[in-house]
Amino acid sequence: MPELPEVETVRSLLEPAIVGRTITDVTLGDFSGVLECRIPGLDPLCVLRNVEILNVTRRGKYLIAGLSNGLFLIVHLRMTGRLLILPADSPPVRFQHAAIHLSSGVDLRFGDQRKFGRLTIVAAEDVARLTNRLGPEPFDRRLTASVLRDTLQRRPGKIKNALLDQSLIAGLGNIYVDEALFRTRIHPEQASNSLSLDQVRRLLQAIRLILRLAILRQGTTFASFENPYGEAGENAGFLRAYGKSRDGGRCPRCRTPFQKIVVGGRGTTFCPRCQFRTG
DNA sequence: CAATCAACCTGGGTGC
DNA sequence: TGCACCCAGGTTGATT
Repeated sequence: MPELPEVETVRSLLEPAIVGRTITDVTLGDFSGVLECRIPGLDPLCVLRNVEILNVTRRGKYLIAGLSNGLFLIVHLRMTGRLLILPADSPPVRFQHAAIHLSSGVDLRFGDQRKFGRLTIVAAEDVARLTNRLGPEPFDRRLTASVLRDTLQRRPGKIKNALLDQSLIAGLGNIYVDEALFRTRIHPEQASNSLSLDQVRRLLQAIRLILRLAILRQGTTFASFENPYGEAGENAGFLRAYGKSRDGGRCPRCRTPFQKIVVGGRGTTFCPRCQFRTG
């Protein structure tokens, strides 16, 4: 489940391999709908051919490649999408839907078991629209604890749902939200508008620490994530709450068995003793 | 306007 | 061993 650290891992490894290269051609598999073009009347294959990749940035869980024709290629991995760097003559990867052939003789391959991920060609104003729709990056210095608290104050509902809402803060998914709430001992169902400034301060610190460490460890490989060179991330072994409710997993702080509930339609693991509602 | 939920998918796991 | 289910979750869009 690629969240911010996994997408950033992909971005940083992709950057040296594809920036400055020219797309010579694109080959699609059976699921050709994986590549879409938001600009009416333009064929996505023609748009990409003979175009240079100028840069690769990340916004939330989106990868954004700037192209020399003024357009952008936005990639979202959703749950099981993978981007791989391979020699052009290597066989298709599992669940491969697209192969982007580069002038350097390597391919950028996109595979996705569940066909949720997309490669989308958009104009600059669509990138701006996307960026405006998303909340601030967790590492944005302008995102102070008091700014985040104001955001959470205006929002009724549960804190876990607020943290998963990409329009409030961008890049968090189920894994890192459960981890951050566990670390700060906040109950996932606590009303988001009832958090104290001190709680929000600690929550924001925890989010940043957890994300930074996960990036250093090249992401969390829980089920299927791998980086563009097919390597798993190292962060799964450091998770303290997410996924631990199986097999009678216990809280590493107090040994109470973890509890599993559903919040906002997502499986949620928390310690019923350490994590409590306040206010 | 905001919260909720189905839909999109399919491999892997569970229960019978 | 086989089969029928159910679950995982990021985002969109319909509904309440």
